[in-house]
Amino acid sequence: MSQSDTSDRTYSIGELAEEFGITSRTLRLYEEQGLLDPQRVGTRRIYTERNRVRLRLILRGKRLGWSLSEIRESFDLYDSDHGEEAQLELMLEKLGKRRDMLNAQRRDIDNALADLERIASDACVALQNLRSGQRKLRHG
Amino acid sequence: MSQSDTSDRTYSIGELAEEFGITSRTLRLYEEQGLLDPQRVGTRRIYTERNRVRLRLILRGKRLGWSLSEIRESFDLYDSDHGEEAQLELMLEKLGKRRDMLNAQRRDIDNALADLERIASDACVALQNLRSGQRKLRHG
DNA sequence: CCTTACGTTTACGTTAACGTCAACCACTCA
DNA sequence: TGAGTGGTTGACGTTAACGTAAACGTAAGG
Repeated sequence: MSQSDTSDRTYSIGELAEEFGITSRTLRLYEEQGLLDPQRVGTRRIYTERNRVRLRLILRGKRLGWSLSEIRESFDLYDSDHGEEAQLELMLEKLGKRRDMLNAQRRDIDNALADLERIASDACVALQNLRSGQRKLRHG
Repeated sequence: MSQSDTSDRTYSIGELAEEFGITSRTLRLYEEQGLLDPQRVGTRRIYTERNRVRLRLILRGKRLGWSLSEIRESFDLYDSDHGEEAQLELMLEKLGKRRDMLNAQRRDIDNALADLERIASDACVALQNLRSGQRKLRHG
């Protein structure tokens, strides 16, 4: 498992920015906030495949409405010591809370979807009625 | 169906704020942004049950990471004319987009939950190993 | 009558998450 | 060689979503 299990392609800041539809400024901000740590060649940032995966996770977090610090906390969770028993227990506890949060959010989404479908259904009926009314006018 | 189909209890701004764990300032902001329109007695705001339901929807939107203007748009969607055919069609189109967004968000959540469960499972195993190792030490 | 509690508007402060701009460096290609 | 192209670090600007504070009104209670 030398290093063949992971693509060693790298990306410049501009490439990554364009690919994900964000700006370089944003990537530098994420780095400043401890969300990313690209390698450097001289002063230039070099992003590995691993960095790219992280970025994907960051953007998913954003889509879920998380703040950058919440996202960082979720990374810290995973990256944490992982060695001592107390650490693992703490981690499991925090993971449980995250899971509860996500499940709650899922319920919110399901409710919103249900509301939305109800409204759409009503609108559909109203539209049908309108159109049938128009047919009557034309044919009467 | 005079008015018995809806509770006619009303709420002061302070009551509502405390109930939902927000501040009066926030309620006034939501009103200023067109998300709420409580009645007035003199200058004082009086919130009806209907307002309260709306507030619930606002907070659900916030939990889903929506901006106040996105939330307002979703209300405008429902409150819109509802009379002309073109309006209804536009509404259905927008509702479809919202549904797509919500479904995408749900997929994000499911993915996040899956990641999380995997990590938690790994941590559990590690914890078991640690503890069994400790037993060996004590009994060896 | 004075205080207390709650409300009002107006206005300025704050934080997060960027955008924008200046001044600079390094490579490359005509 | 010089004109782009793309990168770098500051530093300041901006927007949303509030917080906070000032100055005031009003009804209840001791």
